[in-house]
Amino acid sequence: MTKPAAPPRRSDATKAAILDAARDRFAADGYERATIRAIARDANIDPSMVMRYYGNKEGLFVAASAIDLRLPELGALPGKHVGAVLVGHFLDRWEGDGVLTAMLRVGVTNEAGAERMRAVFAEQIGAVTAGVCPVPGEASRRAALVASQILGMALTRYVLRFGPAVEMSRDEVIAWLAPTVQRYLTAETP
Amino acid sequence: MTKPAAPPRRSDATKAAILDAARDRFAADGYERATIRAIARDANIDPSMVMRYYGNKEGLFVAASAIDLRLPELGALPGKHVGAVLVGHFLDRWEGDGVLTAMLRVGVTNEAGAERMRAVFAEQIGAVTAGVCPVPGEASRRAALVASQILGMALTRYVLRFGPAVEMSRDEVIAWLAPTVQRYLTAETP
DNA sequence: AATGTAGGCCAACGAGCGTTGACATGCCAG
DNA sequence: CTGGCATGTCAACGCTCGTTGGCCTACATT
Repeated sequence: MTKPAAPPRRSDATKAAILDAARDRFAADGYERATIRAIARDANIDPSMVMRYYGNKEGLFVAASAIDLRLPELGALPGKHVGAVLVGHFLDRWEGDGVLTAMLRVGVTNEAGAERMRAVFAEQIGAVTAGVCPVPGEASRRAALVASQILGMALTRYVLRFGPAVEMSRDEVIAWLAPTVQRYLTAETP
Repeated sequence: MTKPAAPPRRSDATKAAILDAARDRFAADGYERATIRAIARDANIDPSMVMRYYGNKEGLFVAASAIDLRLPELGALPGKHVGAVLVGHFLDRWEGDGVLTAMLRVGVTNEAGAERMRAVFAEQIGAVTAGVCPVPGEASRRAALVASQILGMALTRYVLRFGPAVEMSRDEVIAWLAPTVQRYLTAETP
């Protein structure tokens, strides 16, 4: 049993509204400037409700940033296209909602957020690289290289909003980044 | 005359101490959590002195992040090694002092900081790409691609401190990233 | 119908922030 | 010696924040 019998509570809707508002605010403002008062206002409830359900601001952040990158199984597809698939997946994931932007914004200014990012990327990208990396002991290093390029594009495109990075189409981004990621994943150590 | 006769003031040392402390704090904490009071304490003066010399917090940040990437003239060296030279230069620049880390931290959470980063990278990297990019109208896009990889590595290595990214040596980082940057700069459009 | 409890609001707290203006001290020109 | 300006300190302001505890309401169980 993964769920130990969950009776649907009347407050579930409220909790979800708080989480939605929190994700938006954290993504837009980062940890410090995203205030509990503003989040509560967005969710149309009192700030004290946030405390009741999530304990404190950090608890709210932890709950709001439970992240699953939802990386696809790459073992099944031709190894040559792993880079393109991975880049495309991340673009979709990043544009889907504000969770990843929030994680990036908070990870930069908050140590707990940074720790969260380290864990998410090490585990989830690491799992992928372990399957395709030609050098067994180097999977985590390859994962870091892939993360550097993907997070760098996310940073310039979705956070800093460099004009040229924003104006590139999805296909153009994939065309440029896929060979880079492919090389980081599958090339021999230089 | 670039300097209209500057008599050395006794307060120059204090101003410099404030700027040093500000850079450290902005780099370590980001814009919101770097307080004027803490900066003043580091510089061993009263917070009101910061206001006197820099007007307000944003003025202090602007003064503390007057950035010159000091990119070398790349025209003189063989085109094949432009990528490696550029990556190496940025690693030096990033490890030299906290200015770039501060700029990155602040740029992520503060719109004025983001604007500053856009300007710095567009002008200074753009100037380099304009000289080596094979497609005339694409220099700014190439600059954005280069920035995405370089900022991504800076993010994972110096801000988020991913284990594997931190443990790589300078030469290893260059060996992996140089071909990427080289391709972004000089390859034909894919 | 009575009652316990979960859901929600309101007012207030203590702390820290950026910022201000009045006041003390030292230096140099006249 | 004296005045004025640069340098620096001190105490306070108004504000916003995270957080707390008391109180009200409505539903579900008995």
